[in-house]
Order: sequence, then structure tokens, then C-alpha cells
Amino acid sequence: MLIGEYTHTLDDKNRLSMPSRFRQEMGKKVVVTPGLDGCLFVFTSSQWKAIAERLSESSMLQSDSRSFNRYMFAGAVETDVDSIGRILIPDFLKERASLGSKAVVIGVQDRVEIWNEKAWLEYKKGVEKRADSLAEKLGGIGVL
Amino acid sequence: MLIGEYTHTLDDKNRLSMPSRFRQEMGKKVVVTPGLDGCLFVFTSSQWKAIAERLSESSMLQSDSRSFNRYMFAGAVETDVDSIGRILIPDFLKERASLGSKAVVIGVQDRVEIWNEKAWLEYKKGVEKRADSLAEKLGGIGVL
DNA sequence: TATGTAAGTGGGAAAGAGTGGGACGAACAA
DNA sequence: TTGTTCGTCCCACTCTTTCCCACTTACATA
Repeated sequence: MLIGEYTHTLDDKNRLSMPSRFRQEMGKKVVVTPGLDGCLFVFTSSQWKAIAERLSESSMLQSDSRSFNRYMFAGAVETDVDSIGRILIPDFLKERASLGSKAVVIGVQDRVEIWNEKAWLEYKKGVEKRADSLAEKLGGIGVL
Repeated sequence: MLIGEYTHTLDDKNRLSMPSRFRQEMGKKVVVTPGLDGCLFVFTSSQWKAIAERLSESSMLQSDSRSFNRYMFAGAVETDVDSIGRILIPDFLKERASLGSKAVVIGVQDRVEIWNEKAWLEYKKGVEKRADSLAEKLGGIGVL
């Protein structure tokens, strides 16, 4: 289970350390994709395979699924985790998530997300404020 | 799996480098065709065969599929990948996709697309805006 | 407090990828 | 037949990427 929040530096060579607690679960190869709400998603190879399969069920001839497929596939990168647990963030993904020299790496159950430092702070603040009402909303549909 | 986004130069001789990560999967011969949304498609020989077969199954009696077939077949070119991974883009395809001295090469699962730099930027921007709603529209993609 | 271990950061060297240019051969025109 | 042009193939240079190693900081333990 991937949990916790870590701030790591994204160095000149676009390398980003994964928290050591994540490494075993993440494996040696991961896929980084644009995520939702402005962050990046990091998937294990097997997770990614499952996603790709779902996506491929849609027809190339339909505009909407073409768009979304391009979004997910062209935006994705398979990258090795180096010998000391770092991954490479290509420039176009770095831009997409507005990453500077610091990035926040968070664990969300079974996936890892990478956030711009400020964006994460604000997002968190926003959620904290709404936490109570969110809880009720989710409670209403029987989550907890 | 072909994924990622790369910007390469299209030189004076209309040569375009394929990303090194694509080369093994692409093989030595590819078929370049006019694509959809203003880009070019690049298929492996075997994929092209499959596509051609599927297209030929569509009824010749329907005006629409006749048109589409003409669009795909007449504009298609088979071209070798040279010893260091470049392909030749004939002038008429270069024009069709409005390619300048820079072109964006993207991987979309099992096909490669070639885009005019600006056109890709704008297309991407447009899709990014709609990404969240597209994701919902296309239904739960499991992890997402 | 001192020492050892593990994690995060940074830099250097080697390998690989991308770009450009030149040479060779075929085709066409004079 | 000769000269020119166009296309293809091959080589070389340069820049980027990747791999490996070293340093530093933080934490834990004795």
C-alpha cells in the first residue's frame, strides 16, 4: 500500500527520487502519465497494461476516443527506476505538471502521484476545508 | 507499446528520425498515410495489411467508405527505415500535414503519428482542457 | 554523544541518439 | 556519350542521455 507525502528535488537532469518506502512495490519499470487535476500518475508496468487494454477497446475512428487515447499514450513514458530509486521525468511531462526544482510525491493507495509543490499545497488546503462536507457526501453513498 | 512524444527535425532531404524507442517495434519497412485530425499515420507493414483488409471489408457500395478508402490508399506510401532509424516523408504528405523543419512524433499504443509542431500543441491544449470530462464520458477506465 | 547505516543529491565518464554532410550510382537531358 | 541532377546510402560529429560512483544529511542505535 502506497501512502504518505514526500518532497523531493527534481535535479538538472530531470531525475526524481522515489520515496524508499515505495520502491519495492513500484518495481524496476514504471509508466508516468499525465494525471487528473494537474498532477502526474506513476503506474507499475502491470497496472499500465490493464489501462492500455481498456483504452484499446475504443475505436480509432471515433474522435473522442482518439483524443483521449492520444492524451494518455502520447503523454505516457515508460522509464526505468535507476539503481538508487530515481525515475526520469521527460520535459513535456515536467511542463504539463508545472514541476520546478521541487516536486511532491504522494502515495494514493495503489498509485503514486507527482505534484507541483504549490499546487499540492493549495489542493490540500482546498480539500481540508471541504473535508467535512466531502465526508458527508461520501457517507451518503455508503463509502465509510 | 508505442508511447511518448518526441520533437525531431525534418531535414532538407525530408528525412525524419524515429524515436529510438520505437525502432524495434516499427521494423525496417513502414507505411505512411494521411491520418485524421491533420496528422500522418505510420504503420508497420503487418499492421497496414490488417488495416487494409478491414477497410476492404467495408462495402464498396457505400459512398462514404469508398471515399475513405481512396483517402487512405491513394495517400499511402511504403518507405524503408534507414540504417539509423530515419524515414523519408514525400513532399505531398509533408504538405498534407503542413510539416515544417520540426515535426512531433508521438506513439499512440500501436501506431505512430506525425504532427506539425504547432498543430500538436494546440490539439494537446484542447484535449487537456477536456481530459477530465472525456475520462468520465468514456467511462471508468479502472484505475482512473 | 559518537558511530554506523540508509536515503537523497550531485557530478563525471561512457555510450547512444540525432543531425548534417558527402559520396556513389541511376536516370534524364543535351 | 557526356554532363547534370536527383535520390539513396553511409559516415562522422556533436549533443544528450544513461550509468556509475561519491558525498552529505538524517536517523537510529549503542
